[in-house]
Amino acid sequence: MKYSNATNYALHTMIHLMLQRESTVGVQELAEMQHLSPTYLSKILTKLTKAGLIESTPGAKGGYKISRTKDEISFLDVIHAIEGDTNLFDCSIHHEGCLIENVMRQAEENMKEELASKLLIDIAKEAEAKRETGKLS
Amino acid sequence: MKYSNATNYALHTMIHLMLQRESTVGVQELAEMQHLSPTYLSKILTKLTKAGLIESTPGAKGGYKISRTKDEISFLDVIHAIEGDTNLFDCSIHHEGCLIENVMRQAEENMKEELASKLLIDIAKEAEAKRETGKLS
DNA sequence: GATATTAGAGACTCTTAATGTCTTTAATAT
DNA sequence: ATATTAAAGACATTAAGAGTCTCTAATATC
Ligand code: SF4
Ligand code: SF4
Repeated sequence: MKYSNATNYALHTMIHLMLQRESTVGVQELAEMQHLSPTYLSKILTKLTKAGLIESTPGAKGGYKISRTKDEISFLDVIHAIEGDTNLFDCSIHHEGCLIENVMRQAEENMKEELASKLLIDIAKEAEAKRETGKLS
Repeated sequence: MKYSNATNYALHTMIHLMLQRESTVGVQELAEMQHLSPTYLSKILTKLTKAGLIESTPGAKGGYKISRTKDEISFLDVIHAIEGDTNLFDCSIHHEGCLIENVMRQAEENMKEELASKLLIDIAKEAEAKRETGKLS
């Protein structure tokens, strides 16, 4: 019952890309920044690409950058791209109008609302303002 | 990123015990009701006991019943007893005043507030009213 | 067009946590 | 004493996450 490390890496990567919006950044640089192997991070980046949150260009001088079409990206968008759209509580039986599910779903919904209201760009700018780039603290 | 099955079993068990408040119920009956092995459910019940949510009496005519001292038990209480008190998002680094953690913690807090506000007894009574005991639907 | 560079895909291994079983021990009522 | 029941612990199984390695495809540059 914990968000995967991949989600953490994805969030850091996205915020970094937010602050580099003009230029493309290679997986090499992104991996070094987080002390990860490039091939592993590559899988995470591919998920983000498929979700339309970032754009990738292969070949020399290629790399990743924030999606042109999707400028307002929330925390929930990133989490959803990595974790998929499964529910926290997912009883396999699904009795019609289950009271337990109702409670759990509502609770999860409250969390998601909060995550959807927080935009990466705001956090990125706040972090930049603090001028301790890389630590986001 | 999902609540464990054990949490599901625990919730069902607790609601069942809520509706049997007078008498003690053995693990045998509780296990059959959910089609589980008694030994496995036993572990879950032990967790609930240690958390003070239910009381156990060994020996003949023994079994489990809702705690006398803790009458207002919330969904969060049960989840906490089973899943422990770990955070959904738990970066191992913990930079001081981390902005990402702030967002994630707040979101999780919103969920927990909802779960803490829902009492088992209310759901149990509602289920009983619907008269489809066992299905809670 | 050849070459260097970079993303993407897939097979594979390793680690960890959840799930579940079996056996033994301790407590209690009758 | 005996039957009954919870508790504890060792153990096996399964599933998911984390991570590596290799090969392929696309692109810029020369
Ligand atoms: S009542 Fe709800 S949680 Fe319980 S088994 Fe039916 S669907 Fe699942
Ligand atoms: S900035 Fe926050 S999330 Fe990122 S490494 Fe530091 S503590 Fe962890």
